[in-house]
Amino acid sequence: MPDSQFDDLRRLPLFSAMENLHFDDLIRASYVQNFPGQIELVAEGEPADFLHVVLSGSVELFAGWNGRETSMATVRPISTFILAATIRDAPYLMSARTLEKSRIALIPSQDVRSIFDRDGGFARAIVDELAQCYRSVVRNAKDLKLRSSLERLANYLLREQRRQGGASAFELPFDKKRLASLLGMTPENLSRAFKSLQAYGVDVDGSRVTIRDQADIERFAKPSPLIDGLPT
Amino acid sequence: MPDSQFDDLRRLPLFSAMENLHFDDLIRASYVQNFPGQIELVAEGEPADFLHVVLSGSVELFAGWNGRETSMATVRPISTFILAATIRDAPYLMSARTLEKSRIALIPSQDVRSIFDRDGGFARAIVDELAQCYRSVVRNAKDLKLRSSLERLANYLLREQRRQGGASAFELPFDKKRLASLLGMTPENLSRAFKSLQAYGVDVDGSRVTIRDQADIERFAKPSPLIDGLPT
DNA sequence: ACCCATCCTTGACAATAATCAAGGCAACGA
DNA sequence: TCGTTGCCTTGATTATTGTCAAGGATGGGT
Repeated sequence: MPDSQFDDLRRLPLFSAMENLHFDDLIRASYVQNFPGQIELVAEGEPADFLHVVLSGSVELFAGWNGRETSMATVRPISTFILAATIRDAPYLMSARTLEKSRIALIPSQDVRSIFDRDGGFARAIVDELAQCYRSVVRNAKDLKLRSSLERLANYLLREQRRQGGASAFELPFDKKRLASLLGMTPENLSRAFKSLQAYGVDVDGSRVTIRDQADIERFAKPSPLIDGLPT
Repeated sequence: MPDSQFDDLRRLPLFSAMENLHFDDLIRASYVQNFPGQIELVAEGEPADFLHVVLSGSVELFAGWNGRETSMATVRPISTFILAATIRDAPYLMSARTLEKSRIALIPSQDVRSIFDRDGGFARAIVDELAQCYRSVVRNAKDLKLRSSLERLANYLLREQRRQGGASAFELPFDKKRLASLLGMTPENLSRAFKSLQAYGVDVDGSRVTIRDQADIERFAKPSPLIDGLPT
């Protein structure tokens, strides 16, 4: 396989601290592939044969039960997904599909585990990434249990605004049906929630969101670093 | 400190694979303490100075926002909590309080991190534990997003039945107010939910639950290994 | 036995969210 | 231009869940 493809990988925090030899071992059996949008990459319940790394594009993690389906998270470059299943050699708990044309690296789980045992820098990076993932799911659970859907939307908008640089106007990164599912509500309710937020200085036109009154929406949303992450 | 106190620790999967020397290093600055019930051990937002291990009793993890509070999980012997905060040297995302008289080991986070780098067996055990924690929060999030409160209760009862050995009658491990919070509902609603489950062969008398018709409640609850864990 | 506290349950009601059924609107191709 | 399609919105209705207020039941403690 062409080495150049793996340059982005090498620069990932997850791989940057490991020895060259081990990195080479790791990617020997790996490959990078381009996928179109809306392709299911992994299905929940399957054995976790590969650690996946999103190099470009974006991937949605979702889960289903009893005929229902919900969006769990969005994975953006450059980060991994289903690391926990890889480490425990257990079935995936979530399915994954590309949201758009995406470049994905696939690294055999077995190699990840075996090199973990031989490379301290890699081990340290894995545990760091995993701890971060854990904390982000905990935050998500707090968001779900402590806030109403309107509050979740308000805080989501503030997070997204921050993620995109903090300007008062920004674009929603995916369609509203998906956003509704991510926030744990129906598309109909999301529509109404957007309308309710007008009263707090938020305007939506298509996928364009404008925060007319930052202080007002923040007063309503009450964002917390312990749920929404640090302002950094 | 008396070595004998740490025997239980040594046998924990988290510590059993590490070298004696490192284990000794780790517990040198650690201590074990007995707490009465209802004592707050850590508060969310505080720096994670110690990794906590529940040796006996039980601990509730909970979180608050905007005057509300919710129960996130129960930690039973012998396992750790707030491992992720320890690893990332970040503030706790959850508070913890003893549910009953409990024996807790406190291990300085700094030592956990430094020995992680020197002991491969320990590193492997940490990442394993953390991956398990991650998966359990993901399962919890799926439970919350994909199921109604009645379905959550039904599945909780089946999990608890299994955890206690599988007999058709068992005791709820804590009061109903706490259970309601854990399941993301109000105590009033929990009462009504229990009543609704009578139609599916579940009887409750105080904290004693009796499954009259196992097949019936399972047909309603539709437990899944990808949410409720494996039947093992 | 009595009081008292705690915990749980109930009922009436309100708020929140989901469902169902239309409809609007922009983009696209014929 | 016209139809079609997909996506989103709206309104009406129902379902689910939360809130408030009141009332058992239970188990101390005196």
